[in-house]
Amino acid sequence: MNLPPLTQSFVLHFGEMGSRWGINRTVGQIYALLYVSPAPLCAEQIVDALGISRSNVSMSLKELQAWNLVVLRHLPDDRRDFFTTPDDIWLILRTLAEERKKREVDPTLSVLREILMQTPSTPDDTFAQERMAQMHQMIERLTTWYDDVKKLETARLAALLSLGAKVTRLLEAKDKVVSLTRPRRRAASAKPQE
Amino acid sequence: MNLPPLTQSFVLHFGEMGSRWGINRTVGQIYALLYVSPAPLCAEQIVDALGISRSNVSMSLKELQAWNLVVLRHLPDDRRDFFTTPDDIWLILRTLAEERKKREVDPTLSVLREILMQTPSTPDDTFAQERMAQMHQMIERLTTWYDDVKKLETARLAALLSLGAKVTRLLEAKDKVVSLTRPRRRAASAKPQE
DNA sequence: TATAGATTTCAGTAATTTCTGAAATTTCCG
DNA sequence: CGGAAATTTCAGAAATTACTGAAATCTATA
Repeated sequence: MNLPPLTQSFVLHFGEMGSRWGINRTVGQIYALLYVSPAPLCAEQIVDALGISRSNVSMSLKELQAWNLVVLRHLPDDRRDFFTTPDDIWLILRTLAEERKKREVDPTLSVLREILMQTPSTPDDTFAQERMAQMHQMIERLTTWYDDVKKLETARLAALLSLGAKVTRLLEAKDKVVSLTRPRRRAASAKPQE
Repeated sequence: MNLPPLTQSFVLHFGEMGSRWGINRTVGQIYALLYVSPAPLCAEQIVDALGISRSNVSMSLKELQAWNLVVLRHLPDDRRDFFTTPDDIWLILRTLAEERKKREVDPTLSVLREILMQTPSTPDDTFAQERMAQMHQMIERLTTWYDDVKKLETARLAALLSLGAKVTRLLEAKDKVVSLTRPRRRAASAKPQE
């Protein structure tokens, strides 16, 4: 591996983290390399930079394409494939979220749906099905929220992020407005009095 | 493996998903089993239910404890260890988020911080460092938001979730109020002119 | 402190995943 | 078409990870 020092640290780190992120070392390293490279790279350049086999690069690039984490580029009068990552880091985040959801959440959601349609045949399965229903409900809530949020343009998303928990203040404010507009019995929460 | 049908499907699914979730098959199966069991289980019961070795159960329970995903219980006049998952699914979600952040995000954040403190020695490293700064900034934003949100009580968190993208309406409303209260020059975005 | 039950450790084996080199395929151009 | 460059495929080797059985350790109590 022959890379400038900071780049090398970054690439090696991504390689090490790869397994925790559900990709392997090579895929992690290639992604890191493409992410910090000032220009798109072709397979042979990746081979030289990382010191791995050509076939490994080919397979790993396929993997990265399956994740939509990499974009294919062509230079004029050159029929080799060149690869980069998107410039926009927010787009990268969105892609990552989408792909991880697809791989890590959706299959479970669909298994849960299937199981919940069946009729339990033992008391233990009845209890189990109830627990699965709780899990299913939470995942549905999360994915609905996610589907909702991912529609936002980046600027709004960033605004939402930097707002953080302060949103609750808005929520409280809204609660007040609602309770002023349509007064009802006292809320069960906060102060028992007033 | 000898389990009622719905429980078995669930357990097998968690086993299969295990590798995608960064745990192994056994750990996934044990977690699933504990999650849907009406009462805490001891190691021997897990051995019987899943048909795996006692030592594997021991190691996998250790792993689950390291993830804080499992709680240890004791029955009166019985010195065996019994295990369950927390009842509260929201608590489970929080734990999962916390542990994944710890394992999958924090190490990268700290590596990025280290690299960003160094001085690049080549033009390519200069570019790379800029890219890393972008990544660092985004991760910081995300974790700040996360730290903020995780403080909320579950009820508020749920409210926030079900609000989804509708929060933007509140944001827009707030924008208006601000611009009315403290009028300034027009935003630089929209029209290039004026 | 002796002992029986419960749990953990760990070296070796099994299973799985990753990586390579060689061969096959595709693509473009003369 | 023929062939050179680029890419992909894939069987087997290498590396890693998961699992087991046996031995060691821990723990409560008699």
